[in-house]
Amino acid sequence: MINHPPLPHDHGHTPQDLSCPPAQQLQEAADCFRLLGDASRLRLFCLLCQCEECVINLSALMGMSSPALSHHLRQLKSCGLVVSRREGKEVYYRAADTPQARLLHQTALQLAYAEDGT
Amino acid sequence: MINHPPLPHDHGHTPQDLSCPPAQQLQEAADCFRLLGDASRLRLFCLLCQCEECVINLSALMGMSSPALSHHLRQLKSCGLVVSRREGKEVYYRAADTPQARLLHQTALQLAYAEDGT
DNA sequence: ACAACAATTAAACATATGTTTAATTATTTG
DNA sequence: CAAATAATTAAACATATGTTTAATTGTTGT
Repeated sequence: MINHPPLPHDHGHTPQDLSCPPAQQLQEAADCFRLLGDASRLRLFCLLCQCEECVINLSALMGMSSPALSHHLRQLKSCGLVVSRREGKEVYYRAADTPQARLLHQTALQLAYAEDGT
Repeated sequence: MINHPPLPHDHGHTPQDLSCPPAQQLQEAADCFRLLGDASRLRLFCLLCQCEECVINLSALMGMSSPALSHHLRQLKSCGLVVSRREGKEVYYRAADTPQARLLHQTALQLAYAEDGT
């Protein structure tokens, strides 16, 4: 709980304690949201939640160049949303098997399909 | 379900049908994520999920100028995540009472506090 | 009508971001 | 070892974004 300083105006309907995640955790949550805030990357993430694929096939599926895709994959990986493994010449990517990844995937689907998610 | 064209490589472990929300709905979901992809805006949204406040008080709570705040509020409003009402000289903002807003708030808290959200 | 306060808008600016093109690294195969 | 394929990295570019400052609009009270 965060106890905020006195406010310029007192309208009598603001709780003295407003809970808010600490700055660092808030930033990490924001980083996850930001990654999925690009339609291409969100679609990529959704694909990677359903299959494991090499970069060339992902390029074809996404209609996007390999370098562009590599860039997005690295970002998703840096936040722990996807993982990769090399097999011969190819590197396979898939969504990470973590609570965060599952949560964000479900949230994305619920947002897109407008199902009630409460 | 989306039936994708043949891929450059056949590794034998990719489903022929990969479901993905239609472009427009995907874009709307991405827009919501993008809005919460900024730490300041995410914190603002969390505050507005707990109280209704005027811009000056939100400025004080956020440690941010009124114009900067107005800018963020307009974006959150344009996506339907917050609503406003004027009362005299002041305009009060609060989180929208919609499934999307509730879903995103819960997701943000779960991400930040690292609770298992599956 | 005028002054004071609240909020928004507009312009300007620096920074961040997504994509392209070209170059580089890694791995397999002839 | 050289050629071919897969992936990444680097440089360059245009565009988008967050914030500041200054100007404008809206509302209340004298």
